[in-house]
Amino acid sequence: MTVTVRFAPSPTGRLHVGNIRTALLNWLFARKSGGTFLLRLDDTDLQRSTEAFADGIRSDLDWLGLVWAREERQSARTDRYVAAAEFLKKQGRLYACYETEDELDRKRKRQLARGLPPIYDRSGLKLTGPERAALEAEGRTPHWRFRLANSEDGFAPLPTIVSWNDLIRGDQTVDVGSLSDPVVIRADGSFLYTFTSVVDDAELGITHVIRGEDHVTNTGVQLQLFEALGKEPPAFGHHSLLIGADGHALSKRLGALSIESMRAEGLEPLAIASYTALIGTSDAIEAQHSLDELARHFSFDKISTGPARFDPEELKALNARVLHATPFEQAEAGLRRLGVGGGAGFWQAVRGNLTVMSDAVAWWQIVDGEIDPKVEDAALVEQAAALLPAATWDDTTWDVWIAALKTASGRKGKALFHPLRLALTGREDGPELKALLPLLGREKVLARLQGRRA
RNA sequence: GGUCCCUUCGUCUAUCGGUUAGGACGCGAGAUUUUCAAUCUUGAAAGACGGGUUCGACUCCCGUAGGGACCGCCA
Repeated sequence: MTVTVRFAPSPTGRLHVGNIRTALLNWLFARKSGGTFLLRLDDTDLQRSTEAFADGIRSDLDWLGLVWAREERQSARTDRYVAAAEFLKKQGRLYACYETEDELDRKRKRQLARGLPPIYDRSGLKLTGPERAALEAEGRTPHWRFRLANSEDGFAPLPTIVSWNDLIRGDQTVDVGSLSDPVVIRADGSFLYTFTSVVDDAELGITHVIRGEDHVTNTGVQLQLFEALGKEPPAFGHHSLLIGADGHALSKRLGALSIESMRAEGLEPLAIASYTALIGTSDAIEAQHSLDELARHFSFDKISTGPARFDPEELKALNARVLHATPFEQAEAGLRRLGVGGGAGFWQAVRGNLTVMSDAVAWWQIVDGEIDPKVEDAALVEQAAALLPAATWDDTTWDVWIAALKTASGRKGKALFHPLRLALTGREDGPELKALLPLLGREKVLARLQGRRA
């Protein structure tokens, strides 16, 4: 059996860290097992789905390097859903209901107020032919529910356990006796996710459904749908959801955590992928060289069942470590986009001091552009200027020069280097001066030591 | 009101009844016989609480507390 997985976002917004974790887990599993990763746009909610969001999702996945073998869209598969629905109607598993959304809402509130679970009372199922005709004569169009197999008389629900062996959480059970029959067809004739997802998973040959734990109850219902449809269900794996650095739910502020905004912040795709794939697992959160390397580490039993904490600060730290280990060939394109030159020598010198790639711009400005030197110790820099070697510069120049300056000034350690760093770079921190010196060149160094803008 | 899941260093986690409770990030220290950073080495740091089962519990059971999720004509 070839592994086939799908990532099924609905194009009602851009991708965020939570989404991307699901996408990644699917992609990594497919990659590791030599399987296929599909992108399925779940756009059954026509009110909220847009083409712009679909484009955004593709662009986010693409940027992260999560290539998909094929794209499917639910809006293009309506005939399949109609056929499956007809089949279920013939089996007597779908029944028409005539309540309005308002009526259902009031019903739920009433149940809750009385301390009862907000479960649909199956009024639609109890309707007689004449009653239905009367309702339709009133101008009502029905929506359709899937009758859960959870009772003996067909009406009163009994505790009914549906179970499966979850890829991530082990044995799982859902009591479908305490659930409402799900609406699968809206009054306007469009289909709902619970249903379309099952039809698609069956027909597209999905072997493993990896999704967030917000779907575990759905899985109980959907397992019954697979059965009613006469289809073999895929294996299911539900990962925990992300919580914020403060330990509370993330869902309220996902906007700030969109891939789009993280990209704008200058974070590396590999850092985002490594972080979201590694938090909540027993693997160390460390810089990965590629998605393939991440895939080699992938294993369902490393994923923990408790909620994982997403800390933007930790992501940033990982981003820095990813950069520190990035070879020039991989950084080159990004540097060019930022207008940073200097080649491999420059990259080698500064990469250890970057948190995000764009930090290189400031260093390039210091090396290539003009800065105002900061004179902390006039006497020392004057001496340094006087002792500056004349001839051609190479990587021994620094040692020769500093040895001479050390002897002449009697300075060492911080008293020696701090004033030099300030004069040469205008900053208190930065890469090794020895590496920076040849990049600066004699002229610039001399000018800055003399306190001139250069 | 109901159902499900989770709780070990600050953080992510290992441990599948007997361990000096291990690793990673972060933090501290040292080294790089010359600053900050990077890098390397090293150190400190943990079983939510209360019961029970057991010769023995982080591990199993019950309860409490805290956290997460679901109960939609959203996905």
